[in-house]
Amino acid sequence: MDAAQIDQVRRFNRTVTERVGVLHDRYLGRDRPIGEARLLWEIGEAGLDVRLLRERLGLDSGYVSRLLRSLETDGLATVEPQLRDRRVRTVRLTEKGRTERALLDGRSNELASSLLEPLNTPQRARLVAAMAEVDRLLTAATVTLAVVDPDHPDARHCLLSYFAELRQLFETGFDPARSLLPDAGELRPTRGLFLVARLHGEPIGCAGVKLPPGAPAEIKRMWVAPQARRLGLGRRLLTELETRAARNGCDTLRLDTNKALTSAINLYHSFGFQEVPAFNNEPYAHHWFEKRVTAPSYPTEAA
Amino acid sequence: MDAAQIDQVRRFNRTVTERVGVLHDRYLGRDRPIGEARLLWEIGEAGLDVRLLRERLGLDSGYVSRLLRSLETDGLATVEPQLRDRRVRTVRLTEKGRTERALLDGRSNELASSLLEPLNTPQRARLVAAMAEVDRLLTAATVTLAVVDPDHPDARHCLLSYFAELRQLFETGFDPARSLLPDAGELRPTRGLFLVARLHGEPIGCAGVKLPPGAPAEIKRMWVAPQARRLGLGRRLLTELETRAARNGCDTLRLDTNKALTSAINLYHSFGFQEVPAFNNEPYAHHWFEKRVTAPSYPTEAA
DNA sequence: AAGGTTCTCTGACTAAAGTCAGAGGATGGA
DNA sequence: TCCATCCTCTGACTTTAGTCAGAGAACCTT
Repeated sequence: MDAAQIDQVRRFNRTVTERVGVLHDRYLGRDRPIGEARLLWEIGEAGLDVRLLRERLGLDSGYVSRLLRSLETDGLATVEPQLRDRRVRTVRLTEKGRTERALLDGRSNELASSLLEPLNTPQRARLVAAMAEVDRLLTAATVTLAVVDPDHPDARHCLLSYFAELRQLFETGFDPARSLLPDAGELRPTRGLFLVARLHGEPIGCAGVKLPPGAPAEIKRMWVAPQARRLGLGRRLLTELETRAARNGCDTLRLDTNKALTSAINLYHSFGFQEVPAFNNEPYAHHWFEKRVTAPSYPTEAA
Repeated sequence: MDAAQIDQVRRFNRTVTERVGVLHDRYLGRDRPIGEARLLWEIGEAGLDVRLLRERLGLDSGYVSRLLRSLETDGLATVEPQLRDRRVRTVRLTEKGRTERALLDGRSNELASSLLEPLNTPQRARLVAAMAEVDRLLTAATVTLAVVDPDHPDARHCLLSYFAELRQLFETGFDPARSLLPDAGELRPTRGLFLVARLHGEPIGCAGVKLPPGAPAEIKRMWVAPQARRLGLGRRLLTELETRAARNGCDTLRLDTNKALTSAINLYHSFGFQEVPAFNNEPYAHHWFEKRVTAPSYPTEAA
């Protein structure tokens, strides 16, 4: 990797941790240990099951229990057994707890303001824009791709969201039963594979490919969650599928798509797909694409 | 301040501390407590006086002493009295210490790489560019302005650097004695004032203004250190002087400058100065500028 | 109804990261 | 020379932020 880029990233890390870190301590770390503050924050207005809380913060159960006890004795939260399963307990903020949380929220705002405050208007606009870009790209870099079984809950979640979206977008609606959907077996190794993209453990996109021996590979069910768009994830999924297909000896990729999916169509074009005549009779398709795959000699782009 | 901007800053803080923080721990926090690692880092290749070390890291003397003892017993550093003042002690890394430090350095590089790794080439370029912008503007926001006496060591440091630079830049060289420099008294309240800009405590720029009662204020000795340019600091100094002059009842600003100082001339133009005929016989000046100052009703731009 | 599992809690620890109050040697100035 | 000051170190504490090993209640399956 480019050494100048690495230097810049390190300089960025230094400046940001120093500046944001110092201010963070000054504003937020005033009167309450960070552990408690994080809890207070994560519990939220609505309350939360203790085990969820533990999972989200990645903390030991004993430790969380003690922190909760401390919030309780300070009168900031109440912990009560859940109704349906009395092993699980639910934390809720008291009125006082909500006030305390609002205070933290205010401090976070002060912190943000104090970063912008010494700058003039155009500088502020530029800083905020650059922060948005960093935020977006770091988020993109946090997304992980994994091969999963098409019956995995995360895969199902993506597919259901995908179908729901197609139903909305297609002029004719969408009925999975009428479409040429591969059965799950075709997207399982060795007949194919299915990728799920995750952000912080949440599934936010998917793509499958059928790998019939001696025939073109066919990309199916590519979807990216609305909140995860514009992160280059579609391209990343395609790259990963192409690499894996090529590794499997495949030399041609195919796919079909509906005219309503304009941004997908743009992606296929810019990714090197050429429009070709219909190669199947998928009732929902208006466009058919094909791409010759080069030899699988280039490096994989991450997992 | 704009609420959308504040939201973006907070989102940025969250993403960055999460992503960089998690990786930071994973890469750097492996085998050595952070305290020791910070020391190891800060001591540097050349060695350092203990009190400087303490000052830079902002740590208690007892604590640093203990950390040093621990580095010594691990054979990573040696602590010896300074020659000229045997109260002061100097830390130096041993060979082993230097190796350990290089290891930390390598880890920092890995950390930076791992942030870029999942991205494709154009995304990397965009992320690095945005990081550079954030870095630059956060640095700009960290600069503080303070009114100091022109005899203060930081002021003198700036002035000496300023003269040295003029000597280099002016075709004719520069001899302070030949120039119409105000004596220090004219840049002291209430006859005027002198600002020093500092970054992490280091003086990196200055500007003075004479405030003769009933006459135009005159800006003098504006300088920004080479490493602190392109941060909008010149403009910030001018804004601050203008505000203070206006608060002092002054309605016109004046200044003279040399033709070699092209970026300063551009700044004066874009800041609303108009070129006017010579109003003094400064031997080193080629351009004279004037600006009408509006009423002092607008908000101050920070300190 | 029994036995295994899940969830939370308590007790007993540990390590890190400091803080505070001197002690004691070295130095500088009167 | 003597005294105040500077710099570093030591001893005695404290607070955070955990970890680990059960105990005990609730639940689920068979």
